[in-house]
Amino acid sequence: MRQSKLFTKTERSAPKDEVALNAQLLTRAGFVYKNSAGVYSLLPLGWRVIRRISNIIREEMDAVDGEEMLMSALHEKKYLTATGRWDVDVVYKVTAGDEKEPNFNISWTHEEVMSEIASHYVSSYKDLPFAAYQIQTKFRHEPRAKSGLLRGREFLMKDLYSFHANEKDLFDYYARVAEAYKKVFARCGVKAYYTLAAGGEFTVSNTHEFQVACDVGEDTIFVCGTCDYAENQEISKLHDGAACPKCGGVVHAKKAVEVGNIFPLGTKYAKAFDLTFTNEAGERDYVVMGSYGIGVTRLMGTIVELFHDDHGILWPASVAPFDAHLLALNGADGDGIYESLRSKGIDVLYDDRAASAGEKFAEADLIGIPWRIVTSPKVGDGAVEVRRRGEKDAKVVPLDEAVKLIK
RNA sequence: CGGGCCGUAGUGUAACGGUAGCACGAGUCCUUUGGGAGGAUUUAGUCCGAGUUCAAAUCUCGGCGGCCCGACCA
Repeated sequence: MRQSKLFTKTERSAPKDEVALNAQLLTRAGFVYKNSAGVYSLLPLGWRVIRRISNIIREEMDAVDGEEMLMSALHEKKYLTATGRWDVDVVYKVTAGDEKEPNFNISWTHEEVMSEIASHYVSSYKDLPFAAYQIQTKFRHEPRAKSGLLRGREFLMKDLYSFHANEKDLFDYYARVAEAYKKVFARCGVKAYYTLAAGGEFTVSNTHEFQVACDVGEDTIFVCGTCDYAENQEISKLHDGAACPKCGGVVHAKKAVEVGNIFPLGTKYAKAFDLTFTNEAGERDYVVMGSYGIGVTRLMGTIVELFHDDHGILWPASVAPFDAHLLALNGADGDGIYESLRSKGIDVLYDDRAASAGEKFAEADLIGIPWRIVTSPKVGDGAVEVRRRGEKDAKVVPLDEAVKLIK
């Protein structure tokens, strides 16, 4: 993409009303635009990152036999009253026209809708198990939106639902999803601790969260320094310096961001929606469910909190908006290099604007694309200067060699 | 939802109750060209509504909006 065509611009100073680093950097660099407290639009650069993250998630969900779908976002009251979740205080309820009483809500979660859909298609044990997921916007009227993308009122979430004939099958699958989640977060460049936690509104039993150690996180977890075993403070009997219940190592308290969670739902929703099947003995039985979430936009914010320096963002290559940032300095023509890189399958942001070298460098650092490629009269024809974001030294190499470095 | 801070050009910041100013951005022209260039010129603002006052960005009240702490929560 030519930067001269990019409709967003970078800003020199951070917005005065944002304290959270992720919000400051993502706003300055033109990844997001805040429309209201906790409500962000994803601009072209930000949407590219979201797509990269989403595609990693898709690959790993598909690998555990998840079937991607997209559920409705407008839900009739009857769905939530069935489980007593209509009068939860984060629910946005909507009225239309001159209606006095809201009869719909905009989606804050999808267990109910998914359960009803499943009840229409499941009738025999032969229909089980299966799992379906979506990446969709969730709306929750948080009493206090905060920390930029880390706690919004509108956010993107991947939610996966699984349906099983019995608990054993659920927990076998639960373990598979846990492994898939570990891959997702590792591929996105973050270390997520698999953390024992409480279930909240979603389930009665204990669940697991994927927590990324980060000082701006809202949660406190106790993590074993030896084996990485972790528990959320809200249910833990551990304390800083305690012995790990698994391996006897020392646990430490860490602030953390919850980027994912997995819930063994059991039959709670199946009972509310009469989601039953005929088992091998010919008897009616309730379907056993699990649900599994990843906060997609929250993950983007967390990545920025983790990977930045004084100049801007340092995107992990797997989620960066582009593979390389080509800067044409001091009147140099970068068109040929741009086309050449693109023909090699490299996703390039090409700064073809008539701006000063200093401005281009500063913006490139702020945006944080992993590789910077410079062409200029100083570098000369037949070569480019390559620098990895975050590293001090650049080197001048033939274009072919730059391509090899990037790929 | 309790408590605190705050709301001035697109952005960031000034202005004792008394002329709304500066920087960046944006437009035009010239000169520049390896870490957010220089000069000239133009552009654009007091969140909304009441009140006090000769006079309100400034004081008071109400509303709306934002951030932070707490409670709550993916």
